[in-house]
Amino acid sequence: MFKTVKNKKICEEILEQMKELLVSGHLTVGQRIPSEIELSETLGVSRSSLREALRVLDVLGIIEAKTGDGTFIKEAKMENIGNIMTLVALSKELETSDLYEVRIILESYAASLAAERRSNEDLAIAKKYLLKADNGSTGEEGSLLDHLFHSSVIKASKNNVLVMLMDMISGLLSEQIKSTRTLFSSSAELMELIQKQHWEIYDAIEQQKPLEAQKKVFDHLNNAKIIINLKQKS
Amino acid sequence: MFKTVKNKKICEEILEQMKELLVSGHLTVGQRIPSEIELSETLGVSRSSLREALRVLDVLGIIEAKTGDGTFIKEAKMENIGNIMTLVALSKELETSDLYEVRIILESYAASLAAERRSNEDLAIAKKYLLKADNGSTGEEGSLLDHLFHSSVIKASKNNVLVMLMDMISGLLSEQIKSTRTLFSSSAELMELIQKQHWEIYDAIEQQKPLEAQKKVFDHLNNAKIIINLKQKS
DNA sequence: AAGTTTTGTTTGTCAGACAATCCAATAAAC
DNA sequence: GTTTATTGGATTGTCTGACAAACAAAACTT
Repeated sequence: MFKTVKNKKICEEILEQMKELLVSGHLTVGQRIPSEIELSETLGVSRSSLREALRVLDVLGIIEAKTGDGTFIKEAKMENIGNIMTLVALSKELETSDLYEVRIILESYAASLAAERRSNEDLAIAKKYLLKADNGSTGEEGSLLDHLFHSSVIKASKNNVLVMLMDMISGLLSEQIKSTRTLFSSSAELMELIQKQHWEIYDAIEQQKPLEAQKKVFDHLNNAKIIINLKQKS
Repeated sequence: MFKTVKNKKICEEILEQMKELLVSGHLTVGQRIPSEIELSETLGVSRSSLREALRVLDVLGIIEAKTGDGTFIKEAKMENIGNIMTLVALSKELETSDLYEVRIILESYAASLAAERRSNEDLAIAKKYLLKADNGSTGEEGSLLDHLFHSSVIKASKNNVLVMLMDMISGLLSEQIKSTRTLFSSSAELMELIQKQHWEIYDAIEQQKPLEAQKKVFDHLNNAKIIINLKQKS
């Protein structure tokens, strides 16, 4: 019946104004915004309050402040967004199993898209990592190559939302993924199996077979999941 | 060969520390953090710098600052984050088509999980919205019921990661979804079709048929996508 | 004309101050 | 004894002023 009285902080009001200016197109990428002193006088607020608002936009990657030069509207990059999302996701209690479930579904779908949309360049990048891994890779290097291969597949999907979400989920699962990798690296057979599966995924994408690529990734990740569960129980 | 020297701002270093504390579980929801003065002395930074970091967490909904009381860890709600994410998405790197693509895959997968895991309570909630919509609903009310039904299906999946991601994506797509709904509401035939599809989805979940539920949602959302494209071209 | 220095501007950080607000302990009233 | 008022301390919100660091452009030197 009664609405809660909004006790908005100054910084939040500034953010709303900035948002409107961005939506309306009055602020475009690359443009320089007035100096902090000038803006604070225009808005009728202190420099501190204005800076708190600007800092938010800075962390979100919407603006870039250059010392001694000025502040400019920037194009937000995926990495930044993924970082922020990770931060937000941390304050929620997310089950690792739920995360892995979503990872499997998104990554296998990314593979199917990759099979449709991959460029020759995408293939070359993915192949490079696989060849390196073929020449024997252990420990951290192997773990890195594994991650790079999976990333290259996702990027080949050409869907930036997928890239962002997978960045985020990988970040949240990083500990689990690392321990998985070290678990695997203890067994030469498992390592060979993984590498074989990677090549099968690559082939499916190279030959532009979406459904096959999707299934290969799905099975690949599910394998890992099953093995983890087995090891944990034992 | 050489890496760019990172000239990290104090505020960003504080944010990283907070992130680690959240990851490690030293900070839990509801907990109170030290006062600004105390924290600034502990960290060896000025109160201003600390406040800039805290303000970022505040806007992201990770903490809540209460004047005269203190600052507390809060569970970030995705609804609020949607606001922030739209700000970020304004840089247009997130294509609407990419978002919709991911929405379809996640929501249809959520339906398959819902078919496996739904409780009777989940069913009752979903059914309630459908019955209301049956009794004729127009304009905003219909739009709301539509959203509520889709939400109830996702919640029935019992995967909080899915719930979170779909909240976020819905927030980013909110404008598009609204316009879609108003488009549809102009045609009684389309409205009936949508409602029929909703019931089919419900039945599949009620009868615990994962694959069917998944396909129904997939087709349902793809239908909407196709119709949007047609209307836009005409 | 080219290179160097200077100067002014802008962001980054700090310190201090005061108002607004809340919690709790204390005092007062019943 | 219980309830209500008052008070005081603590905390966040905001403002002001100051200085350092870094950059760009103007002024200067060669």
